[in-house]
Amino acid sequence: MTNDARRGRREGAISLAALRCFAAAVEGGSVSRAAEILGLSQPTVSVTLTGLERACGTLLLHRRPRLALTDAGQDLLARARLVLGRMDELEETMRQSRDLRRGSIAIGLSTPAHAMPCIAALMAAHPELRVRTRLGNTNGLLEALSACEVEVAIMTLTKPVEGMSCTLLVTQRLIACVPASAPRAGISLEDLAAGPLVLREPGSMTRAMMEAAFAAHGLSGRIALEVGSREAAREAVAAGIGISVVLDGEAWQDQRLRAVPILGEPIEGGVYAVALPESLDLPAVRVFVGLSADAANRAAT
Amino acid sequence: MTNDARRGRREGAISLAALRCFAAAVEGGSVSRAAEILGLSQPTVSVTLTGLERACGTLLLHRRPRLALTDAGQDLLARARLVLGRMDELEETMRQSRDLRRGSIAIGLSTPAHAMPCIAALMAAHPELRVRTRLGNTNGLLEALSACEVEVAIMTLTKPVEGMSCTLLVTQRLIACVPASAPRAGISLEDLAAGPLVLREPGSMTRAMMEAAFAAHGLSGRIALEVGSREAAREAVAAGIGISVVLDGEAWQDQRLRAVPILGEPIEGGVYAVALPESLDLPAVRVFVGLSADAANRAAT
DNA sequence: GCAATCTATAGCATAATTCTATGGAGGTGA
DNA sequence: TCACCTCCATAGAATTATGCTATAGATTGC
Repeated sequence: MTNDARRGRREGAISLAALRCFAAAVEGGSVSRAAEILGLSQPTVSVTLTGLERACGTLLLHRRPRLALTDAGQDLLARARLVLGRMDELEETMRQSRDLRRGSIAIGLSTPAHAMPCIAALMAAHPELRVRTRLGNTNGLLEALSACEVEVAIMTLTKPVEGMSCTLLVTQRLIACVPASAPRAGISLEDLAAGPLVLREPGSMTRAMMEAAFAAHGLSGRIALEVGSREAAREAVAAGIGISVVLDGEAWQDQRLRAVPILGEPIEGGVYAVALPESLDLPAVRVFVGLSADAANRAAT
Repeated sequence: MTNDARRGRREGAISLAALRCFAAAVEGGSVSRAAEILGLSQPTVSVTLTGLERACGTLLLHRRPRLALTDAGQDLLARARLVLGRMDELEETMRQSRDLRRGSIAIGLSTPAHAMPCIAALMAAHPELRVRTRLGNTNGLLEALSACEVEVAIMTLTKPVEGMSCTLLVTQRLIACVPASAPRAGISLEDLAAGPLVLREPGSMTRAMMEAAFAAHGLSGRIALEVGSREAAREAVAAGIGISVVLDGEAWQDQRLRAVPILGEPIEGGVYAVALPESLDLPAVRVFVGLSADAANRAAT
């Protein structure tokens, strides 16, 4: 497009400011009063009204003997009030969204035990915010984040993910989970590798952490049973199928099981609040991450 | 108000342009497409959307992996479409007003015989325009114009009125109106002054013209009967009460009456289209005055 | 008639808008 | 894999819009 074509565009598009001046002039009964109402100077309103009349191609207000609507002005007034009313509603809606008095947030979680206190804090602080959750393993949640299916996720990571905003909440170590009948106080990496092992599917962070630990020590852990959820792993251990591993904070309150430390160098991972960087511009996400960090700190002390 | 207070006003009022960009971006599925739709450059739309998000205090559109509405964006879209829809209606209404496809005009008239062809021309050219008329004498119509009770008036004047837009349509002379039985071919001013005269009320232009003519010749016309309308004058003359005067173009088609010239220097007045100067900014008035001049010219040839 | 009030114009400063040019990120085909 | 294409974001510059102060003309009221 050339500069000339730009200059030649129709002059006098009707602006919201002009409609506000017009409505205020009618309401106040004079241009001066309208300026007062709007917090503008009288000449500003005067010029704006003149411009509005030129844009409309017709006189809208008789100034003499007193302010009086013309026929077109009457038409315009009704419609201007509709536009301005809708606009006010729109701005109020956005204000509510910003203050989390409306709207919703989708939260992904791989470790409900860590995530739920955060979610509880969010819901307590903003009762009118609708919260949806989605359970998944770390890899699945990262995909859901990329696809914008969830706005933020509480998940386990060994280190922050490139291209994502990752806020560390707590650091946790892996522990072994054995049947309550097994009389041991600790278990070595070699014993774990010897199995029988009950582990989660690929994509799970506990699985990845175990395999990395085995590889670092030249071991190759053979997996007796691969399960798709923590619940299945728990039942498998309770049934005596093998030994499983979980994060410290995820230890089950189950009479049939016992948590025992893994001997040697601790296998550590972090629980993170993860989001797309741009998603931090969502007030709900920003607030949720903040509250999550608070909740983690409170739990740590 | 100080300059600082002005500078400090809340930044980021939501503009119509921003809403248009937003709606177009959603509709087009990309920022570039939105720019195309709106006839703007891509960066313009990009920064406008960023500004809208800052004004709303929240992210509205996920840009990756493809354009997707956030929760607040969904809310905003529905309301933005309402605002823009109302705005479109408003602009269409103003367009119709400008083109006289809607609206109304109030026309005053003191001489229906001259005004009706003008009104007929207006109604033929703009069938959707509602026309209201109001009959009155010259003085009454001038007051109605000042009070904005009529937008324009067709009336008789001896000369243009100060502070009013006066467009001369035709020049007419006064003629006498006598019973058909009276066998005269003309009548002198002295004979008229001798009466018996039937004249209109003060405020009527024919009355003022007659009195001015009498005064100019040192005569004092005695009024036998004062009437409030042309119809009353006609019946009075037919009943033999006296002689009346009318403008040339107002001569009655009545078997009982005869129009005869007034001898001597002609007593002339003009038929004018009169309006407040500002009322010429009303398309209906401007068009009506133009059509009236045309109609007068056509009648003259 | 004169003061008071209201509207309109002129001139100027600041803010907003919009462009072109350019950089960087994500996906596609040889 | 690398080049290429598309898309979005940023930077800088020019133009337009907005809003103010100061002031003049008009109208109303005592």
